[in-house]
Amino acid sequence: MQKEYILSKNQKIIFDLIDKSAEPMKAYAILFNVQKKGIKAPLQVYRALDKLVEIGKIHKIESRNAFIACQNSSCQISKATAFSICESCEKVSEINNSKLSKYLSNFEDDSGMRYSKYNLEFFGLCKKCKSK
Amino acid sequence: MQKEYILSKNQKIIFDLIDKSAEPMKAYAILFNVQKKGIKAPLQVYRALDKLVEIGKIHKIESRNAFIACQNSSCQISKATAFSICESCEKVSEINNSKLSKYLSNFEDDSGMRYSKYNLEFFGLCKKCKSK
DNA sequence: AACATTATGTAATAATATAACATTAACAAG
DNA sequence: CTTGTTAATGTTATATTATTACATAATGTT
Repeated sequence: MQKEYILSKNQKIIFDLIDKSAEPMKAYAILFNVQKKGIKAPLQVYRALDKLVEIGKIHKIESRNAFIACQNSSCQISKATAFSICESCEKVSEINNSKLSKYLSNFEDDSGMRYSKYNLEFFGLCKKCKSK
Repeated sequence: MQKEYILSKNQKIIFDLIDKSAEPMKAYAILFNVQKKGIKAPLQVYRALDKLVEIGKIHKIESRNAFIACQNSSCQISKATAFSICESCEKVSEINNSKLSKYLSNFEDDSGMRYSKYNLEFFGLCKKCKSK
């Protein structure tokens, strides 16, 4: 389970926005949305995003420079993330598959090295887009 | 095996530079390096990078916005990439592990969906940095 | 030769992210 | 209950990464 963490004012505003969004949100889209709440500068957004990523409330989709709320209550604090990304409609879902996460968390490379963290992004066409 | 592909002038200049580099290179570092060869504008670099990524000669390390030459002669044209990244010295290596690539290429999510492409980035400390 | 495709050149600008500095809030230790 | 510490905020400026738009040249195909 995620450790409870009390969000600060800006962190809460920004998390709530991302959490309500159906799609991943980009930093400047977030900025635009929260300006009416008094968050005026990019840095305020990026600082909140950094913290939210750090505590595992959100994840960054690296290939898209966008952020989504964690959908996975047992997420290992952003240390082990996997996403499916539709290359047509850009829908992103967090993959919550214990076999996959076990496999990757225990993965050793050919030199025997283990890793403390990973991020995996799968690409393809979602059901909707495939049937079009 | 990678399909042979004749690189254009700019593509070749930029590929050679990346290929010789020990570390992943960022676009503007590349630009700086190739200015003496007549490549003056960011777009010239990005166009070459796009093409090189498309044909699998280089890969983008998404979490670092940087590019490395493909180390894997049997790489499936950039459709299936895995990297290890040292969070201390930023050394990046391409992981060439057939069990891993088989596992991920055949992965089905819980809805049964298959993916045509993936990118995986592992993070940790490399041997050198661990022993420090 | 005509056409299509790919690559190039150039300028401007958009989008993403951080540095530097000052201030305030939250919280633990004595 | 105040001192010291850490985390969060506010603000300005700037650095970094990437694309749009438009014009031209090179290459490959029929």
